[in-house]
Amino acid sequence: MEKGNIRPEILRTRAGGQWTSAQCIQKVEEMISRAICQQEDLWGMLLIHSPGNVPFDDSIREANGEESISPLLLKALKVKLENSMDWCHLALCRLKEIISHSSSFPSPADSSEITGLSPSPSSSTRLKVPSPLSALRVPLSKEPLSSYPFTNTGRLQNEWSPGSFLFFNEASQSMPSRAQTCDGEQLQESASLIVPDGEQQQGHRFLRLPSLGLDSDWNMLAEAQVSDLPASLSPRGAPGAAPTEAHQSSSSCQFNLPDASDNGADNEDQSLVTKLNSRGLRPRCGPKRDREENDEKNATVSVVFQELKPGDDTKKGIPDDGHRGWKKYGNKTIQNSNFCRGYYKCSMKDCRAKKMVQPTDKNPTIFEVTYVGSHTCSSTSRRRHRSRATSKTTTAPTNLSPPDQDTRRPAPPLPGAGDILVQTKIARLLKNQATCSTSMTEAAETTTSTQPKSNDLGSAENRTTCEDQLEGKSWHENHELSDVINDSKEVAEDCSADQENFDQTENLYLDQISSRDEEELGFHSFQSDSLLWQEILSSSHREGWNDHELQVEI
DNA sequence: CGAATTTGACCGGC
DNA sequence: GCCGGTCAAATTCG
Repeated sequence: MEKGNIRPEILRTRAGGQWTSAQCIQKVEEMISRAICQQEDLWGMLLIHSPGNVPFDDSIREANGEESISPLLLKALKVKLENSMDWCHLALCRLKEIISHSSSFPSPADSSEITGLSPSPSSSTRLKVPSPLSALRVPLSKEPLSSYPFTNTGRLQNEWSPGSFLFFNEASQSMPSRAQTCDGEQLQESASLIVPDGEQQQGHRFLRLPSLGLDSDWNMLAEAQVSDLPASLSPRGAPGAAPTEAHQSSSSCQFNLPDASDNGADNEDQSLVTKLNSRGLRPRCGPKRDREENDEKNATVSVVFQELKPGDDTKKGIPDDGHRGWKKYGNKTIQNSNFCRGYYKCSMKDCRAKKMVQPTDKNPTIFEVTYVGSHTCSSTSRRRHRSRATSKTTTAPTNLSPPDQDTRRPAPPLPGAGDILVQTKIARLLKNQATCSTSMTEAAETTTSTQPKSNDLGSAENRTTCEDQLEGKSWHENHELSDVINDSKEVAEDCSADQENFDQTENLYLDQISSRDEEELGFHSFQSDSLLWQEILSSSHREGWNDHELQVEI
């Protein structure tokens, strides 16, 4: 990472605040910390609802009129939450490392005079605190649940109130590792404690999960134009260059993903960057384009992997995502790809939703489908179409989804303006930096034997207010997971030159994953994890959003 | 014959 | 000059 040429400058965001890069970094830190706190909440809720645990055992739940959550889902949630927490810690670690290596960045503690920013728990004091993972995991297998720092409402008790977790400022203290907190055996024990093997899914219930409540923060960050960041951190353009388009919105922001130029294997990252940066996602000049500019510059990009299924229209040769109105308008051979990319747009009048479909090199029956922009055609017409956009779901654990349940979902209302794209990209940026850093701290290096698997950083915001709220949220969540899928693949490619190993990962997914083999599989289980996440959310339950909280119907 | 698809030129970013 | 996204004429399909 470049050092020394960083000039902290006053930035003006669309939100009206003036930010420096250091303030942005501080905000990211704060937000990740808050995300971790929320994850801890979720962790507690998972434990509380785990079958067989005293005092929150089944009888008490039944007495409270509650039903049990599927043990398998609980197990999967637990594993994924662990991974997500790990990724947040990695992101924090990496962010702190960046700061510590950039003398031009004032430390967060020095930048307390931030206009328009809420006080950060880190702004006045920097405390070394025990890893939440340590606090949570060790008691998981060693102590009764009654000693857990959570109430039975899922809220942390006072000593663990949200915001109490502060990140580490010193690199030497930076990485709370899973290895330090709970070894694999303990985790295995924990898992078996929570989820007895062979238990079947039971009933339906609503589980209210707390929102991360980071909407405004993410929006501010996404809209902030940080001209004094080094290239690897800047959301736009050439190294050290200011954003070239002052009107960039959160969703048209361009990204320099870390190490893209240094890592020849990072084709997918680069590809996504190209997509994001390409003129195709930006309006050409001209009256019509001017008129549409506001819409298009807010277009979001989501990538999903879809499998060509026997029921799909074989004449078209692409997976059916449920929307019948796609009109092909182009076809292009893509460099370093064995297959052409097809360009489709919604045939509905004035609807500018687009998608690009390209078979993956490794498996031509798996298509990378890039959705660009949101449907502006009527929701009524779209509602007739059903989506089953996801990948390789047929190999997922069958007991996650009742065989007679209609798992087809409403047509995807593509992500709208100001959506999660930037949030996801920031998470990716942080994650990739954390993953690819060659100068991770010693503490971080101790985690390499227990690689974190996924990151679900940018989640749980209420963004939709229209009639499609519920299904829309599901779609957003799905697309977020799609990004995680991409992240997983990219990280796997970034961090391993072993192509054979990567192939094994794909094959592994085809056979579905054994989550407890993840530690041996390292980064390659990222993809499997993410796909399992998607599977869980797409086929085993329905989720919706209400009052900034996620409702999961299992 | 109209709709859908294909194809190559064109364009702008890099 | 390369690359990828878009346009629109040409072609194919039903």
